[in-house]
Amino acid sequence: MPELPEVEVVRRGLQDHVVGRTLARAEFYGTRVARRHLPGAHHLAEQLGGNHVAEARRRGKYLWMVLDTPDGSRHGLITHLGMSGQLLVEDPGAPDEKHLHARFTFDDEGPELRFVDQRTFGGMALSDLDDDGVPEAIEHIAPDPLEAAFDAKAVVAAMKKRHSAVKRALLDQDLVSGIGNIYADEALWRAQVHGERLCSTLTKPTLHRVLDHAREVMLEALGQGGTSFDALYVNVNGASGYFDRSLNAYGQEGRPCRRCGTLIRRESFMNRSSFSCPRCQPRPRTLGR
DNA sequence: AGAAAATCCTGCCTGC
DNA sequence: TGCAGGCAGGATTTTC
Repeated sequence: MPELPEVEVVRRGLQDHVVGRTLARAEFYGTRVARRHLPGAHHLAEQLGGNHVAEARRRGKYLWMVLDTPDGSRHGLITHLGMSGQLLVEDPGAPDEKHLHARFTFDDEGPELRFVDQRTFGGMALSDLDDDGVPEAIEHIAPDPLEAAFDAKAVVAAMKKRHSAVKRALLDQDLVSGIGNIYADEALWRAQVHGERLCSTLTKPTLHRVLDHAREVMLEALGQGGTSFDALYVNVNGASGYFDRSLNAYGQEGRPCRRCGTLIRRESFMNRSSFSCPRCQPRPRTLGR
C-alpha cells in the first residue's frame, strides 16, 4: 500500500530525524527482513555500526540512506516498505512492537529508528552506489514521475510498443516507478481509460494523459500526507495521511462516480482489485491479452 | 524474449 | 465459538 507519496513522507521523516546522526548499532530480528541482503542479517548489522547518515533518498517506492562508513567509504542502506512496512522514530524506552524486525540506535542516545512490518513483504539491504548515488541493486527501477530524470516522452514511446494492459504497464516499476494499485486506479479514472485497454491500442496523447494524471494525483496525495486506510501506513511519528478522502475510484465500489454518478465497479485484475467507472471508463471491446 | 501466472506473508473479515 | 476461506498486494521467481 505504501506507494510513492507515502514513501516520500517517510523519506522526509528520515531527513528530519535521522540524517546527520551517527549509528551506534543495528540489530535485525529474524532472517526475513534481510533476505535480499545476500550475505545475511548478521553481516548487514556488522556493516552499519559507526556509519554516519549523510542523506535520505528515494526512487519510486524504494528508500535508501546514504551512509559514510568509519573507513571513509560510502554505501546505501535500501529499505522497501512492501505492503505494511513502517519506519518509526521512537524513544529507546518504548515497548517493542509485535512485528519489530530491525532497530537502529545512535551515538547521541537520542530517539532510535525501528523497522516494523506485519506482512513481511518489506526488507532492507546494503548496496554499493553508482556515480549518481543510486544503489546498484535497484538500478533496474525506472525513474519516478517526480524525478528530474523522468522522461515522459520516452515512457510513452515504450508503452506504445507494449502488448499488455495499460494498468499492468503503470504497475511495472521497470517502466515507471512509484505507482501502485491505488494511484494506478486513480490516474486511470482521471484519464477516463479502462485499465485493461492495451497500451498499443491507445494513442500517444492518451498515454501521456494517463502518466500526467498519475503524477498529479501522487503530488496531491503527497500534499495531504499520503493515503491511509488503517493504521498500517504511517509516517515516522506514527501519524496517517488523509488523501483517502479524496479518492475517486480506489475502494469506492458501489459509490456514485463523482463525475457522472454511475456506481463505481470493482473487477478482478492481476490477482487484485481494480475500481473504475463503468460509464467514464468502458471496458475494451475485445477482451484480448 | 516478452507476457503472465505463481509465490511469499499476516491479520482482519465473512460465512457456516 | 471456532474455523475455513477470502482478501489486501509489491516485487521476484517461475512458467508459458
